[in-house]
Amino acid sequence: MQVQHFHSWDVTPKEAIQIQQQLRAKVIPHGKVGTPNLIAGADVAFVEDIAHACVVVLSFPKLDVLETVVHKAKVTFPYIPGLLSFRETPALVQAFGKLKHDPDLIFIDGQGLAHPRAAGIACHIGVILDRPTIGCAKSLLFGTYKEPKQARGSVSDLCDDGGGVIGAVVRTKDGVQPVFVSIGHKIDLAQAIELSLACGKGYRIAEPTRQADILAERAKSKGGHGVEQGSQGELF
DNA sequence: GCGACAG
DNA sequence: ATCTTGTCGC
Repeated sequence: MQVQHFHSWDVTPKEAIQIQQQLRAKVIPHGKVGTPNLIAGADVAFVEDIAHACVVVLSFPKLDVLETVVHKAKVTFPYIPGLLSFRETPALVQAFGKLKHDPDLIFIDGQGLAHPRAAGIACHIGVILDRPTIGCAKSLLFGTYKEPKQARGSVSDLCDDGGGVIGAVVRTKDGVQPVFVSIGHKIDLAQAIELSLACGKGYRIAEPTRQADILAERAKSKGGHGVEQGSQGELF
């Protein structure tokens, strides 16, 4: 699929925060996705400073894997809570660029609007690829919530300090830790929650992300050692 | 100052 | 994220 960069990835943490504040205005926090035909999932595995960025495309609603791509790249930006996007997105967009299919929706392993600056990695990737995106994280970064009921399908609001709803805490499987769902780009929260549950295969993690996770784990151990090359994009 | 903190 | 053994429950 075609990829358009909006800024350089060679930035300092301070500059990264500035970029997120601008990104915030580019995010479209609503919209409906008709029944999707193709759904992508993305994940990154690391071997020291080498990222193995993986993207998988599944059919919907069958959830069969139709395509997988891997892009290896050296990473320099460190992991800093709130700035995860600057560590994982560069390699991921290169991987998305190798995709033959054009997904109707993308699941990202991380937060979307449920972020201190309302600009999590799901928003960032959604804006760059101009595709509906859902942030589906395994743990909390920002916000408060009340524990959802134990039954699969139970949902509770994730709120910011002012009480505004920034996402949802979703129980995707009976009695197991919930996942944190938030808007990434061009989709409303209600449908993000709906699709997160519709993409479940009996596991806590939605199938698109779970398959990307499996691919990343394999790429990390069975993958070669060379590092691929790719443009880092242009400046603003 | 202290505690929290996606992957 | 990654490291790393056993253990609880369906």
